[in-house]
Amino acid sequence: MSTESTSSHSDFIREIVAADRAAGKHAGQVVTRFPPEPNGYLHIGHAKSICLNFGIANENPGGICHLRMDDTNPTTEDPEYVQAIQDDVRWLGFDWQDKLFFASDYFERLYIYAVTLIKKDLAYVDSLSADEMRRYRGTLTEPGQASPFRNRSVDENLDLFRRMRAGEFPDGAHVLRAKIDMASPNINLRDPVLYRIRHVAHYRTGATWCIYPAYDFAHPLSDAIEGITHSLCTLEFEDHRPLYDWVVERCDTPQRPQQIEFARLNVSFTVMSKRKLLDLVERKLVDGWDDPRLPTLKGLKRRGFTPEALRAFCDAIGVAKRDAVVEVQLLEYFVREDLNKRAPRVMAVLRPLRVVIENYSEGQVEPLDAINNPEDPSAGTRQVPFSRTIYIDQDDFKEDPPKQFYRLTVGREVRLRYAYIIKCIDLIKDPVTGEVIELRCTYDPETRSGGPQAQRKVKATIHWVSAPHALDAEIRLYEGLMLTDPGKIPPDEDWTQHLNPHSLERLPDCKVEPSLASVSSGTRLQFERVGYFCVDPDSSPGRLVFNRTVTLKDAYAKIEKAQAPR
RNA sequence: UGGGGGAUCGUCUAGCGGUAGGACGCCGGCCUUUGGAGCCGGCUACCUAGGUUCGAUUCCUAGUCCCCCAGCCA
Repeated sequence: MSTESTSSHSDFIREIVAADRAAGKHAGQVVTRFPPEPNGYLHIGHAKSICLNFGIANENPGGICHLRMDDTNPTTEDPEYVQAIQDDVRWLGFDWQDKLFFASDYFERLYIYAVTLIKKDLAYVDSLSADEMRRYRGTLTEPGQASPFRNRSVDENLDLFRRMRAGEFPDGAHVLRAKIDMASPNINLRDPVLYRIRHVAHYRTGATWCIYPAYDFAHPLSDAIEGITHSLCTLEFEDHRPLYDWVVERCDTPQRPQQIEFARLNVSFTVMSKRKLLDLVERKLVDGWDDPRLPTLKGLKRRGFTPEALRAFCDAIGVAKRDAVVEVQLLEYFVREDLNKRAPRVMAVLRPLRVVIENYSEGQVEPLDAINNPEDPSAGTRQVPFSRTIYIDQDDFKEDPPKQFYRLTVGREVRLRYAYIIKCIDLIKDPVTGEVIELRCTYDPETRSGGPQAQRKVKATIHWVSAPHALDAEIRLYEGLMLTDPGKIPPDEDWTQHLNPHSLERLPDCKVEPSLASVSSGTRLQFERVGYFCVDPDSSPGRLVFNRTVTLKDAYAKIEKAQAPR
């Protein structure tokens, strides 16, 4: 496996794994697993878990990481998600070889384990309603009470459980429960439900089953069946661990996996809960699971994030047990770092302002050499056409420039990247709106790149596109979807009120250089001085569409912000 | 306040008894035909109080604060 898929740092889990190997535990084997439930799309929080589980497997000789669909609840699961999960894990850069598993494939074995438990008088069929069961469970401070059905005979339990499977009872009539301790201070041990009746077809097993195993039963046994050595999960399962161990022990499985918990990833201003993501998609607050504003892997991909950047991010955030909220800026840092090295530079004008260079001959066109990537000489050069009429960005001209604005204004010179130094001599306004609609400039022929005066210093260099050669494009700018940190929104509040109304801005009339005529979907580019962009799947040769992945760091924006009257 | 966890720069994270390191961020400077990139410098942290020790972020005790658990979800 490539070195990118392993971590450069250690953490408490890797230390445990290393110590276990050294001690010869699990016969020195390392088998991990990534166990998503196929009821939604993977997001960056899953990426942390994927990188951890596959990373650890890759780092240990002979190690392997299984991909397992934890599909024990037929009401929410769908093959659409199964496919998407596989695509996403692969896209992130990981390989489960032939170890793709489904908890639903273990239903028969799980059933047999349940029967074993019943025979040992460690499980019983309870006929309390869900409501009654809740009351019998007690509270955090008071012990629970035994169900009146807790002492059914083994034979009666066996019979009832068999008939549950046979479909003789309606949903909710009975459940199979572990017989542990109704007075346990750990509520998870107060006779947890092992099986429930659900007359619902499963997307894989169809109508074969009408009883389905609960997570606390299916998960440890699935791990054991697959020979998992280290079962990594998030903190909220910490007090399920005694139950996990109980199941594995009582079922006497050949393998005893070890559950280790770590803190889930939170990213500031980022919606991570499956429920909320589903909400956004279903209420059409965003445009599907791959909306570039979403932290789903599909969304991040469409936005232009690279798997390499995501992996570097996951490596940098570390693995620990304390609750943490990572700032989005760290994520952005890693995309910039990655794209800076690999994204070809091109020129694009987002909000065009027409510029006529009066002393440049009408009809003349010069092909100018432009560097594709200053960070990577092997990327070579290309030619961009220059002519009398060009577009520059409206941001690069100010009629009344504030202090520290180095760009164009009437009477000032500026360099056109890869071309000439021009001087603005006049401007034309719309007689009605008063808006500046055209700049009149002159150029200095001596200052062409490579020319005698090419080294002349001017305060700024701006990007441009030749008007007659420009390609039309739509450019989509994204900002954070949330105005508030999701973790800081009171639960009684409607969290969608904190959605950023400006999270998407479509610029339909952009101009890009002609070299982009046939870019294919997914291509990542840097628009010089603006940011990193990615060709959207909506794009076609006649209608280019770009997504802004992330802006470039912008020193002037900072000054502007500091000067802004507030 | 029943149980289970956790507290180190603004944010992540390292430190495993020898005197707090890294990254992001922020501030300043250099450089620059991207106000990009790069480079240099700076910034700020051990939850509190006791104790053990020559020495404690690390060990002990007592507090404080935060998170999780009362689904037939995972």
